Amino acid sequence: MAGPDQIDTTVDRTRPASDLDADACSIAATLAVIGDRWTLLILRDVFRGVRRFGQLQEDLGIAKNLLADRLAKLVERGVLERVPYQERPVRYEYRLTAKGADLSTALIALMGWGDRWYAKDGAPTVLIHQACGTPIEQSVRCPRCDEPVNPGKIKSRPGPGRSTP
Amino acid sequence: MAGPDQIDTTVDRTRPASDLDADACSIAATLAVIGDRWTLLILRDVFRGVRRFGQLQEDLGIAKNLLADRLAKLVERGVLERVPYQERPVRYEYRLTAKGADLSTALIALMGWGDRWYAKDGAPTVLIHQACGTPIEQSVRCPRCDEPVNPGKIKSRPGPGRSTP
DNA sequence: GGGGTGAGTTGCAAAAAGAAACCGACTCAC
DNA sequence: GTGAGTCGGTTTCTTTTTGCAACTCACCCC
Repeated sequence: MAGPDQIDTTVDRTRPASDLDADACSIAATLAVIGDRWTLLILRDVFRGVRRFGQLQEDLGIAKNLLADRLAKLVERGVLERVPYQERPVRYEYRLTAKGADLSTALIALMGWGDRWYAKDGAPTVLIHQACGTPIEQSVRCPRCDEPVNPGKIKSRPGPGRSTP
Repeated sequence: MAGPDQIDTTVDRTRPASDLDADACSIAATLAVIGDRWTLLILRDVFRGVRRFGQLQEDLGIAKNLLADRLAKLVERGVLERVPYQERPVRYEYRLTAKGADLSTALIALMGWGDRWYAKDGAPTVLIHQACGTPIEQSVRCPRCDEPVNPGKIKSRPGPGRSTP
């Protein structure tokens, strides 16, 4: 029986293993793109304005071969784009595409969790609304009821993209 | 200059490399706990109600030694707890602690990104508000202005937990 | 005693990560 | 136009991590 904190998915426990596949699970699909030891840290830096190879390498302490590899994959997958920021000599920087920028939600969520459970003296970094300086909040809401929904009140069900064999 | 999609952090570009450290960055702190190839998939399954060793192993296709190792670490770090679900023979299952359940925000965000960028025929799974059946929405809002804030309007600044040397 | 199940260990080969040296195009100071 | 320096990577080699298969252990049912 699902406890109060579990997302109740009793609806669909008839399906077997293949739920894992990227096709059938958007979490798996996402992790296939950003789910390794370095990629999210690279993206965090790009969000913060660190966009050049050398800066990233120094800031993260990542091996250069791995950084080169990860950046190439992120470009290939449309999360970053490699654009020249000067000619003579040509130098490139890595920018977020719209798809990359759309990961901010996830980064904010991960940061929030770290803040709540590991920042004993308060958050090391606070995200604020540029216009008014107020710390922002992330929430899960029901648009119909117009109220916040906590994890125990969420149910999942198969969506239109699910192939039902 | 930060483009419209970048979170502007020009405030604090004076600091050097060590921002990476888990102490100084809550994203790094979070990734230190859940940032490997399998952990988030394990947690996704636990959220969905898959809680036993054998079920997890079959559903994910993960090697048993890795599953044992990841579960032990998650228990050690207070994300899951191992509770007997029957005596004679004693069998255990893994449940989310409050800390683990609090990761739902992040899982929802990752799922949302996968839905938006990889689910060509629509989301494979839809999360709905249990009470009314409406699909839920996740948003970043400014509590003062009481309006949604998009990534380009977010600024970051050092918080109280930042050690400023 | 024999067979089955759940929840793991152990051992070993293959893949990925990490460190460090190397490379090539270019600039700038002299 | 030569030497030193920078940026953005490759190459090579060593160390960790994975992944797979076989094995164990406690218990249950017959």
